[in-house]
Amino acid sequence: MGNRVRFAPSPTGHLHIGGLRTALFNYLFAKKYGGSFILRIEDTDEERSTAASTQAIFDGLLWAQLTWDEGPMPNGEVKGAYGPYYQAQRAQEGVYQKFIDQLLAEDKAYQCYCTPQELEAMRTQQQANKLPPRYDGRCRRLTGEQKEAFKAQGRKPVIRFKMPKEGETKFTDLIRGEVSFANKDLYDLVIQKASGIPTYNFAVVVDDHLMEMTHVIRGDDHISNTPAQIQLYRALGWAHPIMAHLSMIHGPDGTKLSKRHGDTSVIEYKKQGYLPQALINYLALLGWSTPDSQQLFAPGELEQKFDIAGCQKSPAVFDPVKLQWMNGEYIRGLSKDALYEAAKPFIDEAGFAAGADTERLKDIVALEQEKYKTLKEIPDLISFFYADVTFDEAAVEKVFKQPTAKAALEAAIAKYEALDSFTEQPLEEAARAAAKESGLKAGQIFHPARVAVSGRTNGPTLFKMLEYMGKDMVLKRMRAALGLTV
RNA sequence: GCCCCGUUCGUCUAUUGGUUUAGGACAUCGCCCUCUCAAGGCGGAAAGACGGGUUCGAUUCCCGUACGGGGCGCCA
Repeated sequence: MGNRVRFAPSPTGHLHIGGLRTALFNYLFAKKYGGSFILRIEDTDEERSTAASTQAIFDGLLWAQLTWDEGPMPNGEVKGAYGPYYQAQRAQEGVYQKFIDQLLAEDKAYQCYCTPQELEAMRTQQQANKLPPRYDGRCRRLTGEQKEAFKAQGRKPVIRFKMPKEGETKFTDLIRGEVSFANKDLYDLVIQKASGIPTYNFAVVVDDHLMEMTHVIRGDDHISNTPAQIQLYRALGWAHPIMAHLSMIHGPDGTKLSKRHGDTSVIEYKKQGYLPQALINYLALLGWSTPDSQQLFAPGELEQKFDIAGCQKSPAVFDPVKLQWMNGEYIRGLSKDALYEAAKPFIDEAGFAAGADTERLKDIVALEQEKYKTLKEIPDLISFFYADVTFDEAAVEKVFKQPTAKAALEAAIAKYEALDSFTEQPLEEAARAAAKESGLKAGQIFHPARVAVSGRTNGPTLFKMLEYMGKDMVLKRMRAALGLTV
């Protein structure tokens, strides 16, 4: 029987980088040991859960190619025998109710009639007295009459779990080792809201047990929930899964990565021109490493080399610059066709290459392959092959204002007019010959030629660029540029 | 305030008591290559928070301090 791990996001916003990394580590753990990776949607927050967010989770995971073995599918179907995989649906089907009833019957839980206002007042009071803000258990011993009185007022109770007050709760975390909490610091947490919907802490426990999870791998922002959850497992008579708490991802200021640090939405990285393989590779290295500190992983290699023992206890700062470098590495590794496919949406969006010859476009895109850091920058770097030349002022100033520029262009034009084979090598030979005959250095011809046809000083290798542009366009642009020289 | 956790180059990290002049990667600086920009090659600068122990020997083990983070909801 293989391991069973899950990614259990709440659909209350976009899928963010931190969530994707948690999903990734679970996915890798499952793949490494031949287990199952399960997706469960924790939509017990009736206020904030949305279908659009669920869709965003699907989109993000699918884009990143983290496919799940069990869980809800985007087309509405369900994969796996432990469903449903939406907690709201499970609640509706009464999955949690019987365990609530069980705890109530065993006197391990009780009704609490406190209103949100009363609880708020209590917390304020406690904080004023420099006490930790925690529910004080006042409803533990409500008499029958008191309950009736509350009901008569129309109050709906929540169900609270009777947390042990003495001793301590310990567990062995796969990443952090022994962790222990004093039970006196725990409190009677709500396990069912007045609406009848279970709270997160209760639903996770029930579902992780019912879905037979062997390991719970999640962010360490959950570490302080763990002792309470372990008490719940015990009260229900269940063994808890093995816990592993991943360190958080931080922004440059050292706090948990969030919107104010810039893009945190996974789909935003797609829009910005990142390759999913690059993002995944980068994310894997945030808080995890191999003993030899390997940086780049071939397809399938991460699944093979991942090891929970290589996980870091301390948080990792997200570095967009390194991600860019890595994205560039992956872009460079693409075949000509794959690069074109990846770049296509961005080129289409720019619009200038509509109806262009595909094979020629592929060649043009591949021309500057080693330069791209993101797919998004491709259109701008190749636009002059299709759109009119826009002259960069600094380039005009620097190159065309040279006294030799005009003569250089004239010499190049003369040679190129006579050239039949308009391909890289003859083009270069002709340019060099033009330089020699007019007493110029090769560079004094090359630079004006480059600016004349592209408007920029930076660009692809010159003669390939001329070849792909073709004789007509090159001559037309060179003649036009004559007017810009002194 | 209380609880939990963490602390190696600017950043991600290797190191599990001696093999270490603490290694790699990004970024940075220099050189080379070169028709530009990149890419690539070579090289440089750059780190064990602090204070106590334990030990023949601590980055590595223990304690304390400092700093940082996370949590303390009828949110997840």
